[in-house]
Amino acid sequence: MSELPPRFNFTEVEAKWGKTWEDNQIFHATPKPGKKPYSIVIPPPNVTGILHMGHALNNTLQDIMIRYKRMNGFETCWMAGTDHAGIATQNVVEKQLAKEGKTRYDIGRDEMLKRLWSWKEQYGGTIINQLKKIGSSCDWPRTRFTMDDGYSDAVQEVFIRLYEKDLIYRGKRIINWCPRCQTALSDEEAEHKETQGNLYYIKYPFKDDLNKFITVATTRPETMLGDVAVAVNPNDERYKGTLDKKLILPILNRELRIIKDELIDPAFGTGAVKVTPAHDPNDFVMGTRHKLDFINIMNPDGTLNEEAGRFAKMDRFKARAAVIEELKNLELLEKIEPHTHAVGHCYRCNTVVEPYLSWQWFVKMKPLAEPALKAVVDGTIKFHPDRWTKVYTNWMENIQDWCISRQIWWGHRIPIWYCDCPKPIASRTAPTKCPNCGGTKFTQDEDVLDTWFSSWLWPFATFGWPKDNADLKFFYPTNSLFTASEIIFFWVSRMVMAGYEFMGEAPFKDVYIHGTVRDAKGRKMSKSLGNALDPLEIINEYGADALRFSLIMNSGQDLFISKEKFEGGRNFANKIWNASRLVLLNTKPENKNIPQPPVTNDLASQWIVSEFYLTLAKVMNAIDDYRFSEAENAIYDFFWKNYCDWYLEISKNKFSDEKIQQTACFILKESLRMMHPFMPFVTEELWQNITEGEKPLSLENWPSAKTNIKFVNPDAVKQMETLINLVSAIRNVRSQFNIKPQESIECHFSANDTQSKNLLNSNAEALQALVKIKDVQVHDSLPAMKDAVAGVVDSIKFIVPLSGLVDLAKEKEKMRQEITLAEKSIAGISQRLSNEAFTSKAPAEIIEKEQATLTQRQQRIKELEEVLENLN
RNA sequence: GGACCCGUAGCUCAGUUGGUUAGAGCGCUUCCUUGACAUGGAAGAGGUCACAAGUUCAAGUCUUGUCGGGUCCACCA
Repeated sequence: MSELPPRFNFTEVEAKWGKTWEDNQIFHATPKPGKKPYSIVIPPPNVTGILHMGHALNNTLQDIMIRYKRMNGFETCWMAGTDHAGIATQNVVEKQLAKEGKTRYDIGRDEMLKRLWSWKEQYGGTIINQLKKIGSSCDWPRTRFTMDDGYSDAVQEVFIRLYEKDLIYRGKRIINWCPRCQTALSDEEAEHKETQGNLYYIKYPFKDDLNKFITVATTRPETMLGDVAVAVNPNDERYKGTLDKKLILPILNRELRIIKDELIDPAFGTGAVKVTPAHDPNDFVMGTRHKLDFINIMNPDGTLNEEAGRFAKMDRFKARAAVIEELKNLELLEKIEPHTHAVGHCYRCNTVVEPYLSWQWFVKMKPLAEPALKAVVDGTIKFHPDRWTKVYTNWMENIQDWCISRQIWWGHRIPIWYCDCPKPIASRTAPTKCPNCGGTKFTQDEDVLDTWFSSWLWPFATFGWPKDNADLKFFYPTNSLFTASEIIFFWVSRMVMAGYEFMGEAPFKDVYIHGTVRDAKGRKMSKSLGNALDPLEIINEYGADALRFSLIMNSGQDLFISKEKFEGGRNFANKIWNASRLVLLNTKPENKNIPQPPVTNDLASQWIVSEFYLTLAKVMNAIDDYRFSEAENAIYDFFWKNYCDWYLEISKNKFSDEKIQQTACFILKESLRMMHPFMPFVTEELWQNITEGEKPLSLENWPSAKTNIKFVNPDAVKQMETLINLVSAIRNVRSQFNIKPQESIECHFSANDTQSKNLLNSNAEALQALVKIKDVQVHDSLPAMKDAVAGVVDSIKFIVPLSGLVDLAKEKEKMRQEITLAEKSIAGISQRLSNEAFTSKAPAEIIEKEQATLTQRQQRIKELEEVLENLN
């Protein structure tokens, strides 16, 4: 019946199945009593996101797992959704506004929010649609957004609960400030990058003697305008006796104290440090400790304010140059040294962040971290690969309070209300009357919450928490989390904390951390570098199955990807397609859907069935252990090498045998099941062609390794191996002597044992077909020949007469070389076996193995020598 | 300054608890368009497992050090 074209038309097939699966909602999961749940939450991509290779890899991995579990009978829920990405989204819409020459302040908060929502409605589905293209079998009807009504309730609830537990507080502290986004950032959101800067040495004159100085070193000279002191280490001899003196701050001529503080490292710079309590975290600590003034010299946009005197309104970097210029004029700049140091950059816009003193909201993390740390230490939650455990625990052990307030508008507004009294009110709705002062006029806090303050609730808020409901009960906790190492701190660790705090248990059991996708040169793929491969382009050119397959095939630690790598996946998909064509063309309808492998004497059939189940077991072990590329390799080898190159090659001439039809089709179908999680589209299409559409393969069962292990026939595996080696050996002869493929050759065999003889006789047809020999002549001993090449495979000898072609001496020499090699090996083994230390210490099975090898080698030499005698 | 990872064939990587003569894909060489597939088939070349020392009967695999590459964390101004 099959009219399959010779090329797998992935574009058509993917469109068809993508739509069919979705229209029928076949991946939608609901609580089902008696069924085991298996759930995964997607790392919600930014709503502003465009699919990149990292997403493609991340989603492929999750999809393999979820399809595998689905086929294994679990009620699988893969939660999909997007993250409102506060700063990123606001930036996008602000850019639109800028085109109209406006800022968000021009249009006001309400109007800005309207614009943000309409942007979201219009473009927010982009990434979700792209995820569908790669075949992600998410529970799409459940798709969530972190600013959905229900989800927002969860965020508010969490804030209020933590506030009431005193785990959220407001404080005036130094935080990371992005002058471009004009908001506070958490420590994690400030990316430290090695930056080439300078260390400026500035002379601060003594008040009582303006010709004497203390020299301080700084990387940010403009901050001197906010200096209130100079600090030295209490044990630093150089500055003994200066402590009761005063210094004069150059330019502004402010009087400065000299303080001593343990924080100062005498070995760095000059050992004297300018103290700017409002613009440096260390200085802030000292400022508090020594009761210094906190002089803020900067506006939120990074320009200097009136505290900076005549530098006011100047951008911070221009001010830096101007201050240096001025100091030069005053002859107070001692020197400038090049200095590399780590400078914080905004993770959204890459602007250099400023340590900035301001009122912000913080979460006390230590109490939350405790159970989250314990869970990983005691193995309740496992990282794969294991080495990430340490990264996680190290962060947890040194956890700092989390700055959660953002001075932007897109996000969950902080549910805090202020009246006239000092204690604000945390409330789910606008309060009407203050319980303390009786006030009735309230204003809500202007800030919104960090986006991660909503993402950390993802594993349970998506299922409807805080409402108690059946979905949550059934699907929480989820099973595994698949993500990149970059967001271990942002997301993974915080989800664990939230899980314990609000659900009382871990949100997942396994955390699989996959590699970073890099280009062929090892650079991270990024838009700005221009080295990014677009997954959608790859899908168009090679197909989604190819994209998936090649990504997994290439995933070791990090992935080094270039476009050509996807050819491998495409070729494999095409191979599956064409093997199926061959089988379908030759299989009668009644032989297509038999439930188990037929009983047959055909060696190759017994062998391929055995190999299938051995592969299946290997694949399952690998998936269960998150070793996806290993699973895929096993599949690839089995299908291409064993099934196509050997089984189908042997069987294609024997399709008149119904048992061959049945076996070939049976193994094809079982392979399609096994391959489906990896390459869902091509397998689904072929499955439908074979079964004629009873049920989508996506909902079929995965073949059972356990109940089918009985079909593995070790003897057949061994015999087939001999046959394969024999064929290869004879082909080698053909190739060496340049015998044309069309030309049949003469070949004689001999064997001492009946099993080998049987093997030859019963597979004569296969031998003839695979190596083009005239007929299979089996003798008791090999006929002696002059012009011939001979060889031994296991216990089968063969000789190919090749009149006029053979250099006998050379042939003999080759065989002697092999004998020498075997002799060397024997010598090594004998030495080991006669070594008392070895025989007494090595385990019995190793000794047995060595002995077996020894006998095998001896046998081989004997046989090679025998064959050598035939060549004369 | 701390922590982690990597160094195996020309390239990208496997190599599970130490155990024969170390594997795959791509690339390369030679041959082959016989109706599943040239996005294919067959045969082949190519590695003193970065280096050094140590542990062991036995090291690509374990330990230490050196060199080279990468990543993360950290308030040295």
